[in-house]
Amino acid sequence: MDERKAAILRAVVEEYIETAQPVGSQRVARSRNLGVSSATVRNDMTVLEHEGYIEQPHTSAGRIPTDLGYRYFVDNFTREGVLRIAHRRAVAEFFESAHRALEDLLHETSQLLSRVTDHTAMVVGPQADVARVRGIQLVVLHPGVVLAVAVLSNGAVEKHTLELAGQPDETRARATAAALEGQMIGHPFNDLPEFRPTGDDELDRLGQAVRKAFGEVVASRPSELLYVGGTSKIAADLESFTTVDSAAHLLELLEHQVVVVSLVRNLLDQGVSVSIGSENEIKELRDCAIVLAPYRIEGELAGTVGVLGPTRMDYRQAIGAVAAVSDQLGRLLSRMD
Amino acid sequence: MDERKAAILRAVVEEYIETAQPVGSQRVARSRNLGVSSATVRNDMTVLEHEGYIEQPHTSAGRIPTDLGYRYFVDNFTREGVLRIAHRRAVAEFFESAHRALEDLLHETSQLLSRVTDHTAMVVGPQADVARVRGIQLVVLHPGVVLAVAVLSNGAVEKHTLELAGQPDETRARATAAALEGQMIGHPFNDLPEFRPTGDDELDRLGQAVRKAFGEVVASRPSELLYVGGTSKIAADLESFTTVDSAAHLLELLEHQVVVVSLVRNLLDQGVSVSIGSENEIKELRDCAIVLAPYRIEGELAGTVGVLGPTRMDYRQAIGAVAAVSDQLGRLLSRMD
DNA sequence: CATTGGCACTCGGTACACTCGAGTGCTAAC
DNA sequence: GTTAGCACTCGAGTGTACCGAGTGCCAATG
Repeated sequence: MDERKAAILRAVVEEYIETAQPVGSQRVARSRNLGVSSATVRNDMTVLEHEGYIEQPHTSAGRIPTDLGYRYFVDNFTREGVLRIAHRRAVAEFFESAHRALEDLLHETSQLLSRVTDHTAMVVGPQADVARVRGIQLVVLHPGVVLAVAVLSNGAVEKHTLELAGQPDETRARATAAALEGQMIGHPFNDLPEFRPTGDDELDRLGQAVRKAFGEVVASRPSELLYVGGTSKIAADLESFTTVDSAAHLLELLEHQVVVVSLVRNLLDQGVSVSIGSENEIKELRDCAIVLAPYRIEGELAGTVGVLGPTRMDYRQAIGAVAAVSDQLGRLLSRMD
Repeated sequence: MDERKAAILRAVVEEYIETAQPVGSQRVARSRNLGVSSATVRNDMTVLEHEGYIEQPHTSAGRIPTDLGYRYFVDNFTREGVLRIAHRRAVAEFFESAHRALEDLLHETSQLLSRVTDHTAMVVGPQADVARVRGIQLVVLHPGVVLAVAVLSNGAVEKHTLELAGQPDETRARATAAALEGQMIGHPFNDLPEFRPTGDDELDRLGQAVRKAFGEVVASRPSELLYVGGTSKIAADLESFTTVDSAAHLLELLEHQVVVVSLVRNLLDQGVSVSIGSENEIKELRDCAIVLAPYRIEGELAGTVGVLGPTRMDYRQAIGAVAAVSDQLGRLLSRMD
């Protein structure tokens, strides 16, 4: 790839991102001072088109980037992202004044990221398997109904209601909770040891039931939780989607957490990664680009934050924002942990 | 209001709901057998227009209902809703096999209602003030960081992290929790008594901090939680909105729970209520209709379920679905409570 | 006197012709 | 290799004509 051709490609992408209009050779020749005429630009553009980086929506129109063109742009011209000062400050302030429970924090982080980038944002919570049991409590809600609560090291609380024929009373529940704590505390919640019988039949039955209930919680709940912020931004970007339907399908997709989590999971170990249009396997994302970055808690990969927007998005800003947020979130959670 | 005029109004509303096209006099005269010619229908239509029930989008077009027209239709022709058998069965099955924690249940209920009506659905959770404290636990997560957990009678768990200079140890936390339980158990969570000092200085400080933290939880969190399901349906109904922007604003509105909860709260004591277009004070809802019904737990008003769609929605189906879901949800929660 | 058939009128939607201009590809000259 | 020039393409915008659904009004009707 010629240096001048690269500059032209860059110009096409940047102008198109800014104006949403196909970019012609004149505009490129004038807006950048390449020192060449529009005719030369035209020649290079035909080559770029043959190589698959740009395309014409119609004959006699300007060029727009293809997914491959965006890819080249992202790989070569956005190595480090950018973040407007006002936004950088907003992010810093948010994480300085953050004093919330984990769920609330992640939820609000997704909203922050959405506000800063003007696109939909996603935050995947820390994997539960890092969290260890710190306390267990059994509360008798009604005769025959017991609520089992486990407090985890990351401040999360897991709970499950049990319906039991045996109608255990308050004191027995307390004793069972104590026994469970003795056996479970310090173990990761999603890999609890089996309940070791104590000899007391009724207590053992309750203990085992609770152990089983926790197992069910682990099995039923995806180990990571997804928080999506700023879905309304999809409607605002509507013009960038080919169909109105495609936007509707996208919204639908976001309602089903599972898909998105699986999408986010297979991810490079570090740094910001970008996935553009057809690079996504999921067909609802054909018009979209995703910018993702993992965050680390005390050096360990813990979760992911990301931005979802049209392929025609400001990658520099998005990458900058995602990098900043993932970094700060990791720091904060490391401090809290 | 003439009987025939009412029939014509009804025809206009029903046809318009079905086809989304302005309805002409011929179509009314033919589709219904009123026994009159299109000319007569025309005469009545001009009167209906003067009375404000219908309007012409342009001269020489058919008529479409105004908000007032929908209002008359809802008040007079949809007294009891309707629910397709398949849907009725789906609702029944859902509530029979429901065995989940409260939050999950309400969330899934909103999705159910959205699926059945093909519109966005809202569920407002039971007011927290009914819930009483059943257990309190303090867990030391790290030196200087304590997580206070309160288990409530409705199976909900409230929690708050405390950062304390005093670095209380495990045993002291346990003692404080016991003291708190002694004082708080049985009291409604959002109206806890002040912490009565026990004489032990350090314990009292921790106890008071926890009491204060719980107070903050009550203050910060709206006492009811809102669950919104099927926001993607808004995009599907996009043609019914005047602007694309208006749909975007609507999505944005739904992201801010507070507004919607306040909207849902001031509500008649019982039965399904419908609020149409300009009847809503909130300007984002100018194009929307809302169908709401409260549900009761053991006879007590507890929360609300509702459907949000374009004014051009199938009110009969929506009313039927909302009525069925609110009824069943109330029953289930009464059983669980 | 309510109802109806008839009729002139309105106006959105579609089809068609035309122009304008941005943008292209190609070629010949520098 | 670069550039100026030129013919060509085609989308977008504009003006005209026409069709047809729908209306309002009026005179005729039972």
